[in-house]
Amino acid sequence: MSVSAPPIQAADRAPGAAPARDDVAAVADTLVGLFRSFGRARARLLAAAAHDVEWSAHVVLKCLATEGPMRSSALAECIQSDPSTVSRQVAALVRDGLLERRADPVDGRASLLVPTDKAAAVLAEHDEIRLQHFSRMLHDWSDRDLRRFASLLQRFTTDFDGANHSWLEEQVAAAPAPQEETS
Amino acid sequence: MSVSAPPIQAADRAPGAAPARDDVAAVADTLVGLFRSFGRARARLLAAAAHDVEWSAHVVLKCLATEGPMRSSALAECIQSDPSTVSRQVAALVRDGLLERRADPVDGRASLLVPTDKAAAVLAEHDEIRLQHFSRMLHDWSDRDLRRFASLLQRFTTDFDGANHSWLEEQVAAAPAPQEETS
DNA sequence: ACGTGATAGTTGTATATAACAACTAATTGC
DNA sequence: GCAATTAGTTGTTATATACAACTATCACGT
Repeated sequence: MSVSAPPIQAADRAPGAAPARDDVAAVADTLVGLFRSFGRARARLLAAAAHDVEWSAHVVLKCLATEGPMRSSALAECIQSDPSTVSRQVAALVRDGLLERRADPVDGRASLLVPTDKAAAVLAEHDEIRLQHFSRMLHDWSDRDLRRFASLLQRFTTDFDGANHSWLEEQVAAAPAPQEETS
Repeated sequence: MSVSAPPIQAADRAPGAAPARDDVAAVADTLVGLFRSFGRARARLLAAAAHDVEWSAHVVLKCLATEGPMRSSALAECIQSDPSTVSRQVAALVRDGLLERRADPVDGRASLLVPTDKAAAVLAEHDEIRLQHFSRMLHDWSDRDLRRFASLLQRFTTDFDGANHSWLEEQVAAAPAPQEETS
């Protein structure tokens, strides 16, 4: 095992200086804790007030609202989920009148998913509720800290996603091409 | 519905000034995105290298390692999970030789849960892997930004937990005492 | 214009996680 | 020592998700 500290350096760090290992660890630890809290709070954050739309549905609707109508496969990619998962979520949302399937005129297999007005209303309500929760949570933050945090968090999220993508690609690359019979 | 902005103000904000609603929204949105990414990465972050110990097991072991041996009920409270859930997790960990049940001398019903050496090793490995992931992710952050982010994230997590606790208490308080028959 | 192969989406099945409720066993109080 | 309490476990259920098998449609080449 024995893994030594990686030899990477930020631009403003003297070569050889400690790469702030403690801070990295702090971020990692804190994030794990936050993740768990968030998981527990997740349902409450939404379900409490708008119990007819679940968390995962929110993600779907948000994506469609932001990116506009798209087909199921595109949606799956957008929310980085399996087509089968998305299919079921969409089915539920259609059943509940939050999504409409509109046949794609140029492809009989596909259909475009269009949020209904009800969906927009539900989303708006969710967003408002969430904003209130967060406002309360952050009420004693200074504007400066809050802005800083928002920006750093955004940056971190980007890096996090990026790292995950690279990781996935490495895995794919490392997978030694599932050899079939060469006969 | 129509919810107006809450009348809360931070100390350094002029009364009446906008409470940085955009920044709050940015934090909320980003965090939701990060949460989803984290969820997807979670398994990979651990399972890739140490596939014999799952995420939830990690949480259990971490708690016991940090707080010392405790009984199942205390553990459940520590990781804010249901006793039944914990019971199963513990059973699995005992089966896999990561935990030992040590009979509580003063209470035959309870047993103290003690991590084994193997558990410590696994935890250390996890931590190291995670640290490496995060180091790679954050390799081009300046020390200053990283430190700032670590500290803001910690503060945020604290506030987040706090808000959740208050919320829970409110709910309990609001629950109108499940009236039994007064006969 | 028809058949073969690719593609869009659905459904079947399986896993991880976790909660509520019902139960068992051991303890404490009287 | 029996009743009420408490510690923990097991039964059942629900969400979220993925892989694999399947169906329906399209697109291309002859």
